[in-house]
Amino acid sequence: MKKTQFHPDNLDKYSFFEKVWDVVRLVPPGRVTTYGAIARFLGTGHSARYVGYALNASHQLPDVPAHRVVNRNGLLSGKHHFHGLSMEERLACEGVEVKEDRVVRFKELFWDPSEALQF
DNA sequence: ATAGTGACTGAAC
DNA sequence: GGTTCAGCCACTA
Repeated sequence: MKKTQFHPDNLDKYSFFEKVWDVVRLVPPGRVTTYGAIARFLGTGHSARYVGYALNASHQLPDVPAHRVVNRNGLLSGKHHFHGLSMEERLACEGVEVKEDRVVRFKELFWDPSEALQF
């Protein structure tokens, strides 16, 4: 692995990236979440920007549904970074309707990581 | 070690 | 209501 990023010896858990991926993996199909929600769940709170950056590094990971992560407006801000199947198509495959790069009924489909913990 | 950057967010106008 | 400004943390150069 890398030196700074995946260094179990150095960190309790893995890097911030790993945590982000872990949370994203918890997002159920057909639901979406936001960068801010993930960041808040991780405790950093204001590092929402970096959540997306972490997802950028998760491209090689097939089990990280980065397409379920949108910004707080429900806008597919990171769709430009998807190669191959577009973000909206992946969402549409899960039953999430997307119109004009925006998740329809985003408020209803929104999934908060803390929800998973309560259950 | 300093500076720059990013798939963002909340407050202010 | 939308647009603008500034803060934000972790990583790379």
